[in-house]
Amino acid sequence: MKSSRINLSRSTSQRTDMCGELRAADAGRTVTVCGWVYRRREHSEHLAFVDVRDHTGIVQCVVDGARELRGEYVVRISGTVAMRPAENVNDKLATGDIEIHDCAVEVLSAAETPPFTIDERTDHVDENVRLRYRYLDLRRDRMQRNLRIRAAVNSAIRSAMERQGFVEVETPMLMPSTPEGAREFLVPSRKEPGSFYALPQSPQLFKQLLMVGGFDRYFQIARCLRDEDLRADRQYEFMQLDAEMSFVDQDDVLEAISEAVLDAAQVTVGERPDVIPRMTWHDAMDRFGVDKPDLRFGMELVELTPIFAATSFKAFAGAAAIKAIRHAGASATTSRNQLDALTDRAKKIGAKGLVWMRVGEDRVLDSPIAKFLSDDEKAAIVAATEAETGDVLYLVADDWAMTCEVLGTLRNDLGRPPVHQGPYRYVWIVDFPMFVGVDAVTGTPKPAHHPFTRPHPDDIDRLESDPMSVRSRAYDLVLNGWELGSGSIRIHEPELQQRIFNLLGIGPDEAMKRFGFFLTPFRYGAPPHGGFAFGIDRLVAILAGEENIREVIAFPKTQSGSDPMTNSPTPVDPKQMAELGLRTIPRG
RNA sequence: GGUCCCGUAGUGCAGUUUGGAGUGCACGCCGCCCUGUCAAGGCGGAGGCCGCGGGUUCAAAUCCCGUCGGGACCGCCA
Repeated sequence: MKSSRINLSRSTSQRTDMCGELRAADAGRTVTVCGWVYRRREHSEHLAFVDVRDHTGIVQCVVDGARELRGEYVVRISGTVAMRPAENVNDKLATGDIEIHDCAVEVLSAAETPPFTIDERTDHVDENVRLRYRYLDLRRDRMQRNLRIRAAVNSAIRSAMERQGFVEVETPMLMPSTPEGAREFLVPSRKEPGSFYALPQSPQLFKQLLMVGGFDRYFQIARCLRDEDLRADRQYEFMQLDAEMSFVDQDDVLEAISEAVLDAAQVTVGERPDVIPRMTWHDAMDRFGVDKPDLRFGMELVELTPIFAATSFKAFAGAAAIKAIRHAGASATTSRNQLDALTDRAKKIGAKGLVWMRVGEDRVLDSPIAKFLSDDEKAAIVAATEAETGDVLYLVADDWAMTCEVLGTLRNDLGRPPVHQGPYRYVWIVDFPMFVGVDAVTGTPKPAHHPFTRPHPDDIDRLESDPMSVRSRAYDLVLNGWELGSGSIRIHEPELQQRIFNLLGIGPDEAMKRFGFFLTPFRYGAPPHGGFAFGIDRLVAILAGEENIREVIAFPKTQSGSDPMTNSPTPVDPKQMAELGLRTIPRG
């Protein structure tokens, strides 16, 4: 991240040097620096130290009288670089060997007292205040650093994609509304009152049409918008690396995207694994209970089902899946109240119950249900979970999906470090199921990804006979338990596409009505293709060591979708509304 | 749509459990002193609708109800 010395043009600025770049080698030079007054240390009428800051750092200026200077004044200071006396060298400062003497100070801009100091060491500021004065917050080290990391990530991604032969194409921000998926932001049409554009949730449709259009390898660092509730990892608008490739299989896509992600990691955190490992969706669920496993810690789900094949304990008898997680050494620190709370949490998710077991001396299991289990069963639990004295075990017996989900949630609750803490553990999750659950109204299967996702070639024959067992060519990229993004190999044959639509209860006529502008092009020769999109904000946040993407976005929205600085959203002039043929109705 | 946490000086907090005068801390700010500091130091000072509205009470920052703002999460995000 260390930038090389910046070239300053004398023709556009009188500035000769950046504050943070002056060194002992510059001693004796007459220099002019520009920046903000960071701190003043006034010793008398005739001696004051003024630290001047620009984005490269700070430099100490020795000034004869600084009474008229205040914090955050913008100044231009000319003087002579001088070595500091040995006893006054400041090791904490990159420029600490030198200072500027004989300073001529010019105030370029006065400043009101800022609501918080720019020095992050002294002021911890509420985020709402930071956002209201974001332009001041941006002066601080954290945002300077994070936005520069972000720029480095964008640059690395763009280079990696171009190096691999991808062509950058911009797709429209104004597009037709497609009611599937996330809620859209709508833009009213002035020329056709009552009609609306939608802002893109993703360039999905257009990028596939670029494949039909023969572009072969497309990418875009694309702004996407979704009108869904905000979170630490979700904003209304966010940036994605969006890519699509023709005449490729899944391996090609995964490798191309891995290049971009790992290059970005290399230039920011200097850590670049050779390859991102893969895990099937089924393995992820079976071992970690989630489809975005955090591989930084163990606590894997342990299979116990066979142990209870002939159990007399009614709650376990006949359960399709019995699994456990082991919370090592937690017995002494886990209160009965906490155990009860975890049981409530399990029930909230949908489990019938949660069984906890404290592992006592000689690995004797202490549990409300211990008396219902045989000695063999108890011994088998200890052996399978590798339980040690002082551990707590949590067991769930339910159908496979519920057992996995509950224990996966508890595993994250109990063991997961904050997302931004290293190491960086990437994993591709592959072989997602084609469908997940059935629509409550129509009874048809619901697509797990989107309806243009290609079924797994080995499963395609079972589409009609056993759709819920069909895997897809969909894949996710996961880093430290955060979903960075997802993609798939697409369906390029109209016939196969209609087979999928039929399963979803969408007949040919309805398909044309809803997706016509997208389906028609595929009749004119669509290449086999697939692609991916991943969230740059999330990647940057993790690489920058942040747990909230607002910290890597220059001007983010709050959780309620507002901007404390600009006060958006705002009502608009009634004339504007009338021109668009709009009027508001009171909320009932 | 839901659950939980927070809101007190410019900023960050304590005070709220158990009601008793806006009670306090740190930083910042203003003034004075100070010729080697570097998150300078010393002395002095200013600064408060305790988010807002209602209620209970002799009395509310404190208890109750509502509301607004911020945050975490669930739902949602094909």
